[in-house]
Amino acid sequence: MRAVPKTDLGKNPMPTASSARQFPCERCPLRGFDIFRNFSAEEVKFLNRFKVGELKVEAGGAVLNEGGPSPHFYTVLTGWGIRYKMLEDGQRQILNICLPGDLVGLQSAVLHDMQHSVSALTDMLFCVFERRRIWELYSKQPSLAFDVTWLAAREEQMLDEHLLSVGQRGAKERISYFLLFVFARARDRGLTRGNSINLPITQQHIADTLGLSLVHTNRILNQLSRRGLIKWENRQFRIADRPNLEDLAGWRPPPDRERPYL
Amino acid sequence: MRAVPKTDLGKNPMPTASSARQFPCERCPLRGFDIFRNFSAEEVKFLNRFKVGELKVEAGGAVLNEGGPSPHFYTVLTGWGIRYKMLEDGQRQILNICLPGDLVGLQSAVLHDMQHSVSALTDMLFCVFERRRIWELYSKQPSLAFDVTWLAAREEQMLDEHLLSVGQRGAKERISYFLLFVFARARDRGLTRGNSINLPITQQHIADTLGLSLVHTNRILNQLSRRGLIKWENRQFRIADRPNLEDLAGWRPPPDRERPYL
DNA sequence: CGCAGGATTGATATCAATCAATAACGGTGG
DNA sequence: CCACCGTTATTGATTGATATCAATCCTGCG
Repeated sequence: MRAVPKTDLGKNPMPTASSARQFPCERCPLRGFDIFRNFSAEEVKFLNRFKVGELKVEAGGAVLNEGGPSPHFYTVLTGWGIRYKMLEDGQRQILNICLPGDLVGLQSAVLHDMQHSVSALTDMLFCVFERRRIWELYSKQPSLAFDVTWLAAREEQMLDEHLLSVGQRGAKERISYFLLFVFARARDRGLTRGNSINLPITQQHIADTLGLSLVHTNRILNQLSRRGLIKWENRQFRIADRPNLEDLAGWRPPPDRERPYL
Repeated sequence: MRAVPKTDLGKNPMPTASSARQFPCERCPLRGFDIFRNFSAEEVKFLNRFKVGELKVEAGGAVLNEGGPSPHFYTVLTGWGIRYKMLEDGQRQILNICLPGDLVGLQSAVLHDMQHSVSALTDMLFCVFERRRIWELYSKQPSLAFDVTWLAAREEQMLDEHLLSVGQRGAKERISYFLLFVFARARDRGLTRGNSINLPITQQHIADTLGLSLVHTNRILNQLSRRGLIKWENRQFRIADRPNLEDLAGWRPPPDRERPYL
């Protein structure tokens, strides 16, 4: 029954889809990273019409709220976010970290109700789509429809891995695993320099992701530091001894090939 | 480093898609349950060609194995199964229970590699599809493509809930929640009688699903029995005091409307 | 300067894992 | 028919990991 810091509770009750469009799809900020697949001219043309705007959310703001339906769903263009669920007593389970290229709010588009929330860790920019038009995508652009399924399947795969971690691994293993996981995802998106990264998450976030208490998380992190496996101060995180960290985590490099996005 | 019983380790290294077709799609055993949506004649016609056969797996047999790709994916027609991942040291995390209507092996169809295994708790019958033909479905039957996404999103939703449970709830709450969850899913498929059900799972399965030890699971179950919330002997399980069990579990009735299947 | 959010540390409590043994049951082979 | 064995369930004793409680400290910032 521990309190979640205010900065993590959404400031925006329900964001309004803004409006100004900085990025036509041809100049999507996601283009140009190796991991993201290229689109055909036709696909880009479709997406340009399918996209209804951009949404900016400031750090700490709410993007989607558990409970209701949402008229929109989004692709993350820039920034970091979290996807989470709350328990009545205030416990929070973070389900995943949201990074550029991730599709959020698909549940609302397909199943009608959001069963989780999304909020921003840093300032974020989203590409906005309309839920009620998702059928257009399925009927007119099967290749993109396939991509949506791909993204859903990949999210499921991450959750599987995550559940394995929380259910079966000890605290050291869980934490090492999670750090490597986040790092790998960030690296794919060009957010790292060598083995270093600017991590916009707190120990509380790690605790809430892994089902550990803040205090215990802190102790384990210090232990990893003292053992020379990682270094983390302020927001600067570094993998100091990758082989041993990977070994401790039981890390299996993800089979991540090229991936789609919307 | 506790051993998983042999009966749960697949006997069939890799099943061969049989063959004889008991059920043309018009007489699919899934039809007729309220929760499953009806298909148009056109959809049924397509599915009849898309389906390449049926697969029978006996209790304890393997359906899909972690690691490789699989040439097929399946819809569960009858029986109970589990979807799980193993750790090197033999720990097993059960990710979900598979019941009629569930689509399994989608990951292999979409992402090329299975990152989890599926095995049968009871004798099972599957409807078999071919991975390499999945594009046909997307290009020719957008409504079914949408259904596939629906199923993936729903699976993700269950995993979210599950992760919340394992990460944040205590053992009593987890177990009560899981029992209610399984019961609700089974009821939708006509597998219950009132508050009773023939449960083909062992305490070990519950333990492996919820990240608890077998011994502890046993104690909690007995505690729930002694408090008069449940009754479970042999395979017969009964919810004896639903209000209090739901209360303990923090149960929120699932928003389950009509759902698709393939 | 003073404050809030975040990190850290020590002491203690508790939940759940582990170790160890036994029991009930069904199947199997001699 | 009985002895044996594996699976599942059960119980007691003990250990261990992690949570909780309570301070303190640090740092960036208004």
